[in-house]
Amino acid sequence: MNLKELSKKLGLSQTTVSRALNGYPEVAEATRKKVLEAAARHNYAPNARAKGLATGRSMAVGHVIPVSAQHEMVNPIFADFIAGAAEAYVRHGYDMVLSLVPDDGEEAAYRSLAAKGSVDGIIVHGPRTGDRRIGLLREVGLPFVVHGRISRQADDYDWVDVNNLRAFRRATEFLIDLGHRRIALINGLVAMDFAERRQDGYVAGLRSRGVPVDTGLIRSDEMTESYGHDAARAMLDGADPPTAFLCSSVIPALGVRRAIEARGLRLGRDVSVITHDDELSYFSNGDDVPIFTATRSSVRHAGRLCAERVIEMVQNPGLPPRQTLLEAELTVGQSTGPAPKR
Amino acid sequence: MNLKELSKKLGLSQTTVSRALNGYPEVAEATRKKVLEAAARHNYAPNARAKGLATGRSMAVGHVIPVSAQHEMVNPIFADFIAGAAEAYVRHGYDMVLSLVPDDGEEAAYRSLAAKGSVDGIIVHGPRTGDRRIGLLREVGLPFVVHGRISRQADDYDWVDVNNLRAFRRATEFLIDLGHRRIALINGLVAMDFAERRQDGYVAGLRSRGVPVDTGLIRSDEMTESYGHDAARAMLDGADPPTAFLCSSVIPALGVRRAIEARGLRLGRDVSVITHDDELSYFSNGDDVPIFTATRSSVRHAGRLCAERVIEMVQNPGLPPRQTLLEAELTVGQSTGPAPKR
DNA sequence: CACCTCGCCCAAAGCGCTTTGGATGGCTGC
DNA sequence: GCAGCCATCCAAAGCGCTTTGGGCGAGGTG
Repeated sequence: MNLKELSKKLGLSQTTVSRALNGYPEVAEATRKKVLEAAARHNYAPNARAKGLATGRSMAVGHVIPVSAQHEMVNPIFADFIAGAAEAYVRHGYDMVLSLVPDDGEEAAYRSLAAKGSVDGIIVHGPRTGDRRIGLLREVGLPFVVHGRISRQADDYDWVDVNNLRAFRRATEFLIDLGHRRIALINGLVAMDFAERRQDGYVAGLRSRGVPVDTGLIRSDEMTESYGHDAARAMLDGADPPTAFLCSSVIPALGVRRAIEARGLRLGRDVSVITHDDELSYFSNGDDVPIFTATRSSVRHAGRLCAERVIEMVQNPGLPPRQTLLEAELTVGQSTGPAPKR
Repeated sequence: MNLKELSKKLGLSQTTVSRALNGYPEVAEATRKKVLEAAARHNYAPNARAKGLATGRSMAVGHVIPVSAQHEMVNPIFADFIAGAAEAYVRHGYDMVLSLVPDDGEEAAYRSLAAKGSVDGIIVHGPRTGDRRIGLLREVGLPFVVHGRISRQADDYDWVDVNNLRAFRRATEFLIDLGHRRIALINGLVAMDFAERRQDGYVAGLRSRGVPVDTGLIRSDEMTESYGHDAARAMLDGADPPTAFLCSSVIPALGVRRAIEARGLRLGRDVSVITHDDELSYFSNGDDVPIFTATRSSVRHAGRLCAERVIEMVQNPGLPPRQTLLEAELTVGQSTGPAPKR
């Protein structure tokens, strides 16, 4: 069923039917009603490609997820992010198209995405330090918003980010104020911008309280459970082990906890742990009382914000860039306590 | 840059340029070379909407993920599945469009997907027992393949599934052969088809060795870490606790391990655990020697198979349905051992 | 030399929609 | 009674591509 057939069946012109369906005022209410009814009955829906061709809009936004050839992993965070974004898309009638692009083929991927016109806007995932995508995207001229941001670059593009620096600084200071001096940082991949900011926050926290930075207590890697475990175990086995851990995600935090408990230590008493908590649906941090003390910020909410923003941008071209900085809550759970005396 | 401009610049007709780009034989090689060069130089790519309108193909496949209103979670499994699927898509030049649809709006979602013509085929996720989507999809006439399948329905559609029944039966028998008699099943949501099959396998395993089924040892829920923990703890605290656990995913298995270790029991000696392992990239089950004994089957591989199959179907309409049943490997790790004497 | 074939290229129709630029006719106002 | 005015509706152009149905000249054939 297409417009032509539907309008013939109704004895109306394509123009009128199209206008009736799209809510234009120059069609009588009685006619519109008849049209809508007929459309529903024959479950007619305008062909998206044809509509897009005529309007110059594709009603879709692209999510580009970089996957590196070495460790081609898709972060589970992504599942929750798109869940949030999807809410915004369904509300505005947009589709979501996903491209996983190897990080060596990025330039080509973005250019072709723009040239093919299959999306009206883009959400950029996983910005890395020194990421060159901003310039590229501006050049191709598609509206885009970055989830996260890129340090040491002009801030003249749209992004939605958590205040990673402040969150990790506060968490660090919180631990120091509990008497901890040996605090380990179990961070994400250094190449990721958020990881850099978190480390900066961690260092700033130590500095502000006059605690020396020990680079032996800093780890960076893909944030898996086993990474958390292995890193924590190695440190706990070492000389002068940490009494507290600061983790970049709940997933490695689970591993850290495992390493702690495997040594017969008790979480929150012998060793403290603070983790950043993206409120992943499959890794809820306790129901009433949080298990981990955490810097909390919903990645699903960030997804919703990014999607809404990009839709706003395609609908009103030429909007000045806007940055959204989300503050993480520091919620106290059962995983932190005063540093053990010795 | 569009076809018209490009062809004018080349002094050729649109026809010739189009044919050159699409590899048709009736264009001289010298001409084709010139065209390709010019296209690359001006980074021209044919507009996807226009191309789709002309060819009747959208070069995209849709992934429909049901989210229930109650617990609107997106399973991390999904992240790995699409990573696999994406490989197939990029190889064949297809896009991937995602729709998260609330399970009450499914019918409308599928119908509109088909009517709008925004995808050439569909991959169905998360089939549930008694799922009515098969009939619906057949009615709307889009090629589709199901990741998983639907019990008690004619098997005349395409699916890719793991042999859940056999995997869980083998795992159960393996545990029984180690002397375990009290074996708990930490399953996914009962409504999910895979969960039903796994439970059937578990029951069949018990039956085959003459071990009575104790429904008090069976749990079903969304497969989170805390669910695994809470379920295991409750059982371990009960009278006549299990000596072994069979888990539907690595994530709750982590929770089960935590509950075990929290009680001061040792994994693989005091309590055994077997888990199904989808080989999630963020939850690798050990590097050389697996941590958990597991029934292993890569969900990423399943994603690749589903995507390849659906592409095959859109390219050759009218193919007879094909079912792919993947066998899970039973790999022995450090989490299982003989049942403790008492 | 006339005729065909074949390799190469082109003009134009058509995919299903939106939108511009009228046409038509019933009402209003004087 | 008639010009003017809305309220409704319509025909046709156009979005950027593919594809049908030729056209044209060079080389081969008898």
